[in-house]
Amino acid sequence: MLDLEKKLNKEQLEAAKTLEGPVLIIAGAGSGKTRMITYRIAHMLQTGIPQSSILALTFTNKAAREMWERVKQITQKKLSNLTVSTFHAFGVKLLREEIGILGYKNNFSIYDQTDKLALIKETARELKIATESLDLYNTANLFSSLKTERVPWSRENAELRPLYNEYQEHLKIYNAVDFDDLIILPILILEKYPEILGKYRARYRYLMVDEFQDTSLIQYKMMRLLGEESRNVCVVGDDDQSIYSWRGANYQNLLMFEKDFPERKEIKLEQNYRSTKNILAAANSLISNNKNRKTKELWTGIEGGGTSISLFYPENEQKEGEFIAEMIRSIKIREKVPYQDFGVLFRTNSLTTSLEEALLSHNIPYKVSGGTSFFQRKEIKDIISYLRVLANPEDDVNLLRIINTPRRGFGKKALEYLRAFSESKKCSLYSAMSILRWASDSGIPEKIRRDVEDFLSLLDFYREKVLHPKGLSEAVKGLIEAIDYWGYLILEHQKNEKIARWKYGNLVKFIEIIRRWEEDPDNDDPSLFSYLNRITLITREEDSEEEESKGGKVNLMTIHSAKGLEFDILFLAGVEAHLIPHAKSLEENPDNLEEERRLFYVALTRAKKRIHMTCCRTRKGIRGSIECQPSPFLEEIPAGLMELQQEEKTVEPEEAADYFASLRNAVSKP
DNA sequence: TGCCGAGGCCTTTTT
DNA sequence: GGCCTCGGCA
Repeated sequence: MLDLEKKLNKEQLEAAKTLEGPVLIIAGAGSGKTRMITYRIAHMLQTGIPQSSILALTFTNKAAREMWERVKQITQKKLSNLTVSTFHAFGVKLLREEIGILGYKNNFSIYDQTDKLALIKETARELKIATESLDLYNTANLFSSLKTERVPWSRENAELRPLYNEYQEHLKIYNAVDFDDLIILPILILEKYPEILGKYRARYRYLMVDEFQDTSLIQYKMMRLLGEESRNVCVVGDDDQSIYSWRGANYQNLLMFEKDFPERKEIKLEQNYRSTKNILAAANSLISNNKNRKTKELWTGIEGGGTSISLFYPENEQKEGEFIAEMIRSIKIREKVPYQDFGVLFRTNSLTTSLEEALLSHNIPYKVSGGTSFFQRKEIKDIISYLRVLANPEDDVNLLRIINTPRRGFGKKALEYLRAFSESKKCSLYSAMSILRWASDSGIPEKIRRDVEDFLSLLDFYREKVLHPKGLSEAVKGLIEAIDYWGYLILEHQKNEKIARWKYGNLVKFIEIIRRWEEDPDNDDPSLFSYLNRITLITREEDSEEEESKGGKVNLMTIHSAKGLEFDILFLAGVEAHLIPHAKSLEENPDNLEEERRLFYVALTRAKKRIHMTCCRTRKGIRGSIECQPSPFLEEIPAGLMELQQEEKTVEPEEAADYFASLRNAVSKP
C-alpha cells in the first residue's frame, strides 16, 4: 500500500497522480522532488503500468542509481525491466541494438574527453597541422558545439573544417563514437528509420526527465522524438538551478516544451523541506538578482536557532583547510553530527588538494567525488585501453596508447612506418599490422615485423581469455602480469617506490571491482563489452557500494557534482572573486554571471542547518601567490543573515575526554 | 633508433 | 603533480 496522501503534500500529490499527458513540474531546491518522482513511478507500477513501458532519464549515473533504489525500496519489487538511466547510457543501449544500420559494428568504442583529444591530435598530425598553433582543448569543445549544432560553421572556424571532417571519418574507421554521438546517432536512427522509431515509441509509453533545466537541446530532441506520440511526458526542473549551459543546456528547453506540449499541466513545488529560514532567505535574496527566471518564492517551515551562515577569512588555503578540518572535528564532537552529514564544496577541482591534505592530517575520513576519478587514473586507463583494443581492435586511439606501454621497442620511427602504411591502405593500425605480420615482401624492416608479431600474438592470446564468459577478472590479472606492468611502474617511479606501489594497489583494486561486478547475481551479462560500456560512462567513483554505515565520511566535491544532494553542515571553500564567479567563465561571456550566481545558489541550498563559508586572503595559484577579493555574491546576502567567524578555537581537552568517555560507554553498552 | 632526464605547459564546471 | 617536447646518451 503506497498511501500517497500521507507521504506527499498537495502539489506533490497532484504531480505524482497525473500520469497521462504532458506535465511540467517546477520544483524548487529541496522541495521533495526526488520523493515526488519516486512515488510517481511507484504509483505508475501500482496502477498496472508495466515496468518496461517506463523510461526515466536523469542527469548523472548517481541520480539514476539512487532513483532506482528508492523506487525499489518503496515498492519492494524486483525492478528488472524498469529503465532508469542517463541520456547517454540510454543512447548506448539503443546503439548497441541499432547501430548496425549506420554501418558501425556493435562492439564500438566510446571515446571520452581524453580519447577525443588524442584523436584530434593524431588527426592534426596526419593533416600536417601544427599542433602548437592549435588549442586542442578548445578545438575539442568547438567540435562538440558544432556537432550538436550549438554553433554554426562560420568564417572564423572554417579553417578547422578539414580537421573536423577527418576526425569524424577516423571515428568511423575506428568503429568508435564520442559522447555527443551517443545522443546524435540515436536521433539520426530514429529520424531516418520509422520502423525503429515506432518500436521505441511503442516500448516506452511513459517518459520522465529529471533535472530538465540541464537537458541539452539534442537531448530534448531525443526525448521529443520518443514522447510526442504517447504525449505522456513528465519533465521536472528548476530554472534557478540550471548550471550546465556550457554543455548546451539552456532555458530554451522550457520554452520548447511549452510550445511542443501546449496541453501540458504545470505544477509548482515551492515548499522547501530542507533548509532553515535563514539559509533560504539568503538563497532567495541572492537569486532574486537574476533577471531571467520564472518567478517563484521558496518558503520553509523549518526554524533555525541563531545565525546559520558564517564567513571566515583565512590567510591562505592552508589555513582554510585547517579551519574546516577543525570545525568539522569540533562540530562532530559537540553536536554529534556524523561525518557523512558534512559537505565541503568548491568551485574548481583544483581546491581539492589543500582540503584533502588538511582532512588527512586531522585524521578525518573523507571521500572525494569528481576530479580525476579512479577510472581516469593513468594506470587504470592503460589497462582499460588494453581491454578496449581487445574488444574493438580497430580502435587506433587506444591502440596507440598501449602499443609502447610498457615499452616494447615501438619507437618514433616504427610508429611512423606503421602510420604511413595504414594511411596508404586507408585502414586502422591494427589492420595494417595484421597485413604486415603475414606479408611476404621483404621491404619490411625485420625488427618492426618481429615487434608487430609479438604484440599481435599477445593481443590474440588475451582476446580469447578476456572474451571467455566469467573469466574477465582472471584474464585481466594475467594480462597485467604478462605485460609486466609492475616492472614498468618501478621503472617510471624510480625515485619514489611508494607511488609505484600505490598505483599497483589501484590495479589490484580494479581487478577486485571487476570480480565483484562479474559475480554480482543481478548482473545478467558479465561480458567484456557490457563492462566497457559501463565504465566509460561512469566518470566518478559513485560505483562501488560504499561502506557508509559506521560514522561515514565527509563529502568533498565541486558545486556542480553536489547538485541534488544535501548536507546538514555545509562548508563552502574559496568564496573569492576570481573563483566564484569564475574569472574564466566571465571572460568567455559576461552574461555567464547569472549562471555563476545560480551555481552559488545551488551551493547555498544544499545546506540543511548551517553554512560555513571561507574566503582566503591569499591563495597559491599555479605561479605564485595571489591576493584574493571576497566574492561579489557575498554582498547579495543580507548582512543580518551572516556573521563573521573568528578563528575556531580547538576543542578543550576535557571536552574531548568527555566525548571519548561517551564513546566508550556507547560501545560497551550492547 | 629508442630511451631517459630536464624543463615548460597547464587545471571551470561533466556525460 | 602530470603531460608533452626536446636534446643528449647508449
